[in-house]
Amino acid sequence: MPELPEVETIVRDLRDKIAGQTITSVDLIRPSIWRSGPPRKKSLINTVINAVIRKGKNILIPLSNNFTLIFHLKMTGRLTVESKDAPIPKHTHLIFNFGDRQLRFNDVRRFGYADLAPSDKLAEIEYLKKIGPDPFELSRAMFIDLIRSKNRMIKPLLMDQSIIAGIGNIYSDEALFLAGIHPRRISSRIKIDKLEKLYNSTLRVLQNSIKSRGTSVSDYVDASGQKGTFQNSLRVYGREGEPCKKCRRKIKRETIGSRSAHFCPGRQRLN
DNA sequence: GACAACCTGACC
DNA sequence: GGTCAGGTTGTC
Repeated sequence: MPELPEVETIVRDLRDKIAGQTITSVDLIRPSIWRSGPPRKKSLINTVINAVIRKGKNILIPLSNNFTLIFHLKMTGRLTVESKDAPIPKHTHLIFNFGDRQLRFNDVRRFGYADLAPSDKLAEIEYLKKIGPDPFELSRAMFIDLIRSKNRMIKPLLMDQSIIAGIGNIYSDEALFLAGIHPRRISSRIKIDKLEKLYNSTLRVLQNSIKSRGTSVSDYVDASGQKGTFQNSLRVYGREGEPCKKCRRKIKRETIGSRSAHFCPGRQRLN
């Protein structure tokens, strides 16, 4: 489900809603959702939410007891804050109570996970260690160097979380469209001026999506359970067969790196 | 690189 | 019945 803009929206929501609050009790409904096994309730109850941080698509929540809660939502995970009286939907795996409100972790497909680790040991966690920098943390020159130094198809490269974090299937398609780059182009052979465009379009599409509170194509909702609106601004993702908004040619969909890639055959050429 | 695996549900 | 899905990981 969520890529950088959706995770960022949820993180900002959670800062508003639960930062500074104390966990009063927890329901470990589905223990197997914990990546490293379920923690003792003792290590969660009566701790204060110190902060809510995004690292790539991971959500980190440092607690006052020097442990950090970690979430990855994968495709269909949701983190919402609701009244304890609101009906509990199917596939809710985890509930943290804060008095009369609760943080709920829900995930139909169960690809997502929760984890708990000592805050001073986060640097040793393999799946966090290999997360690269956010696009926002990269200068234009760093971004271009990073891409030209690899010899890979540009779309899968953009989605590689160890190179640049946060970009997934939707925003790689959208950024490549805006830059006029075919998703199969080999990164090292793309002209500098195209990569400058790609840098700008990547930042722009992510920022615009954050302003729209993310893209809801099926499951994604923010921490209040509301859909985003950036699906209304997509230029290519999910628009196979529809006319390109710039040249009216039909948007194509092809499988690239085992993911479906959407692009305009007129504006994004291989040669 | 391609593909299967992890799961459920929507859609054809 | 088969295909597809905002992700990641591990196997050829």
